Amino acid sequence: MVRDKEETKARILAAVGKLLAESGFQKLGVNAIAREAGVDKVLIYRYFQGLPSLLQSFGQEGGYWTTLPELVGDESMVDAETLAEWMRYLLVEFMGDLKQRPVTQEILRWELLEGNELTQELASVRDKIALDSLKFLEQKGSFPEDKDIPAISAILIAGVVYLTLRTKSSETFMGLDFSSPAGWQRIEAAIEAIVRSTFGEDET
Amino acid sequence: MVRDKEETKARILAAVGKLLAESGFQKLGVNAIAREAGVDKVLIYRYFQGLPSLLQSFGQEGGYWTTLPELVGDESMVDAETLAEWMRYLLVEFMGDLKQRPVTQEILRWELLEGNELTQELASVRDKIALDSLKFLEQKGSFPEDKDIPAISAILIAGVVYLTLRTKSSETFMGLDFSSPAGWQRIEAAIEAIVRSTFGEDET
DNA sequence: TCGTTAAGTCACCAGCTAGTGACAAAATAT
DNA sequence: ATATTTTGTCACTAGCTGGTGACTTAACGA
Repeated sequence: MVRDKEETKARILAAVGKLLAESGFQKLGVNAIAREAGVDKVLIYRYFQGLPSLLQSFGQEGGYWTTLPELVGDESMVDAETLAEWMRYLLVEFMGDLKQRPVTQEILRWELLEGNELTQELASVRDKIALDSLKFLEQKGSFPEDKDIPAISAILIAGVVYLTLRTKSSETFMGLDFSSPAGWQRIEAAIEAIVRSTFGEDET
Repeated sequence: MVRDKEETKARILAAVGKLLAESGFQKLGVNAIAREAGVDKVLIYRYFQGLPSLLQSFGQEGGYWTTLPELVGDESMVDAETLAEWMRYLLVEFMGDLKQRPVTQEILRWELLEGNELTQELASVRDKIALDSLKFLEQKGSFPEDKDIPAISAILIAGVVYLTLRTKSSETFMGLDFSSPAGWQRIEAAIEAIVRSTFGEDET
């Protein structure tokens, strides 16, 4: 038996991530984590002082929210010039990114049910990134004064998040079918239509 | 001790509704329901054959989704003529209605985590109502061919639902503050702006 | 080589859950 | 009035949960 505190801690944290991605936070208990990590649960208390602190450590690992630079990548490679084009691009990229992040999805589901210190902390990190994106957009094409861009963005992002979270448990919403790419393409097209007409097609 | 089977059943169903509204479906167990109803839990098994069947009975009571006529009321009293005006009206009314329906909110949260037979059944009822609303809208002002109205509606409704569900556990989203009516008014204004520009302000 | 510290194991506790069998008592039919 | 069915009460089981104290054993420094 090799004894290595740091590796054990890493295995525990990895077990949290795996359980979270697989079965959500509902089945996330001390016993289940210890079982998954192949570790005695007493070590969770010794190394992390219980579940809340463990989750906080897990949260501090970060990487659950995609930052703006990660989402954009090489800016010169993006085919977008106007505010509307950039907005469409960011929304569609955000949606595609979120679909591939089961842990992030679970955190968002979590936020919807409980207001932990953990979820609130994670939410504030996410909010900062969102506000960064708004600043980035404003720099790309200054906001029209008669439109409340943050509020409009909030609705669109909220819609994207909700549709994404839904697809785990249900394949349809309002008659749309999300089991095939066709459904998602309709959503992408709708996003484009909304953004285009709301922010005009003229100003570069 | 008065013995009345029907009243006991009614008390059990009422307890389900109360617990659901207060603390969500997570704490919805046989023991808790029996305790809340002031009834022995064995009666739940006798009268409803366990929790799943009980919840199905609860679901069949209905009234969790506001139908289109309920939402519109007296049509001639509504100050809306164009497609955009009707759409704005329905979205805003839907949002206000949902905010006042804790049980409906819990069912929507439920859908997001588990795909029960119950939640799927309730979801299909809801979808029918949503499609009715789309038909109603189409009759009010026929849909432009170049826009995918169902998809656009889906995003907007999803956004409204998500923002509403969030406010139970968190007061802010993307820098917006939902603890006061001001935040919600910004959302309403944003809905109006989106709908207006997406469906034009001209055609009556 | 020996003693101390740290890592890991095991057995247990209290409290909760879903579910059941046996019984008491009220309502109802005979 | 008596027998039967139904409604409600009680006590219990098995299995899970979070949490802790006592123990063994490996690692490491003197």
